[in-house]
Amino acid sequence: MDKRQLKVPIRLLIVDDHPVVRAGLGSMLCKQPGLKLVGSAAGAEEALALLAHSPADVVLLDLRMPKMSGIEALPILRKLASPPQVIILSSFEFEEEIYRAVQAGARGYLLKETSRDDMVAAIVAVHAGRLYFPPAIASRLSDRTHRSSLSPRELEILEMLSKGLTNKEIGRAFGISRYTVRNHINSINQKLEVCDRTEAASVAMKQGIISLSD
Amino acid sequence: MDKRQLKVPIRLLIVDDHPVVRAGLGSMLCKQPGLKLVGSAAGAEEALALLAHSPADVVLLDLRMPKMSGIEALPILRKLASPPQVIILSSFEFEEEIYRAVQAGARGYLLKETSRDDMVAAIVAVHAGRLYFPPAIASRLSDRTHRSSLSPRELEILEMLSKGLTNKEIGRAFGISRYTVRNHINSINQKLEVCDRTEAASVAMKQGIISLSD
DNA sequence: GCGCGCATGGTACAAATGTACTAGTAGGCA
DNA sequence: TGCCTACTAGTACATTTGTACCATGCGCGC
Repeated sequence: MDKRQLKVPIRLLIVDDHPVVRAGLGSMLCKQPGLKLVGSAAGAEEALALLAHSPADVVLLDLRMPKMSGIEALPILRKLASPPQVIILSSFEFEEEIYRAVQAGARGYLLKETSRDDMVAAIVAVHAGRLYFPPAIASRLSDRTHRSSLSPRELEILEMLSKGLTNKEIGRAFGISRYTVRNHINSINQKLEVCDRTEAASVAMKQGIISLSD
Repeated sequence: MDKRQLKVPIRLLIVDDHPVVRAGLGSMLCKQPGLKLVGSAAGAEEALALLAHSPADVVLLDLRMPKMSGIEALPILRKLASPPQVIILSSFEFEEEIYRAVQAGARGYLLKETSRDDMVAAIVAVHAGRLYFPPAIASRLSDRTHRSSLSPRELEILEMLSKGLTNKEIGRAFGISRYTVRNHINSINQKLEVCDRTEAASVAMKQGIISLSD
């Protein structure tokens, strides 16, 4: 096993829009025995172009990137002829993002504060077909499952509500009655286990259900 | 001027809790002519210890660190015998954080997606006594000044409100009347230019007035 | 078919929120 | 001294929100 890895190093591709992170990961990983950096890309499009002529076994993929996000890129990567294993790379941990990434087929999740040894461990684990999630993340994911997720309608309404719209205004925006809006909000509050719309908005932002930018 | 810089390189210290970022900045900057990396630290305490025996001209300081944050470390750095110029390093831009950092005496602000050339430019500018802020940040700061900031009481109340507490409950928590709480919330809404408590909570989180963690 | 979740619309009522005022105290500043 | 802001407390009233119900229709899975 060890000998195989020395002979055939794991081919790595780094995808992150921050030059600092690319340089950092590059210098941390390129000298590691058993690993071979085949390239680094600043965006998903560039990554796909690179993969076309120099395939990789494991892709370290930033979630938050301009243009195409990591979440959008994931399904495309997995449809390639020889799909690489994907490890998500993120500096912050919004529950919702992690959840979506796992749903989309990510095999591991690394925070940017991870040490080199843990990174190497994650890469090796994922390449071997195992999953790799830090304990903190893993426990959050299991927390999450017991709380039923919001329906599409509820999500729309949650977003409007966080912008300060009243039930009546939200109803008008969607062409439904304010009574219906109120019913939806009640069910949102129950699902999120909060006691009013204000707390619902803030919990939603903390968990990344509502985007912070906009 | 250029000759001086070649003779006496700018001494740099990097302070960031993420190994990736330290490695990245180190490899991006250590080979630059005119710059000399005197060390890198994972936390504010370590940085102070390092500075004691190897002084730096410019410190690249991460804002978000465990234990002592960049904001807390800034005033200490500025009280040193030969205070270094401080450039804040941050991956995300919460208005409130930037504002506090500037108040605390930061001379520049770099996002982690900055290119090497811009980083070098920032370091040189700050070492020469100038300020360096990316245009996006600078415009946000000036936006902010026209909006009067919240009073301590208003901040406390904003925080409680975002947790779903009612005016009555908030009043009980602070030992004041629910009428007073309502008055404070009205003035919060006016200052933040929002129309109700729910929107107030969400813009407060977006701007970093309320912390996301907790 | 039956149950279930989702979306819809409704009534009735209690509680909370927001608006428009007034008004006192305390501290900072010109 | 006078002015301003923060903090306090109140009244009166309209609006909004939340709770506790009920009911319909649709689609999906068993």
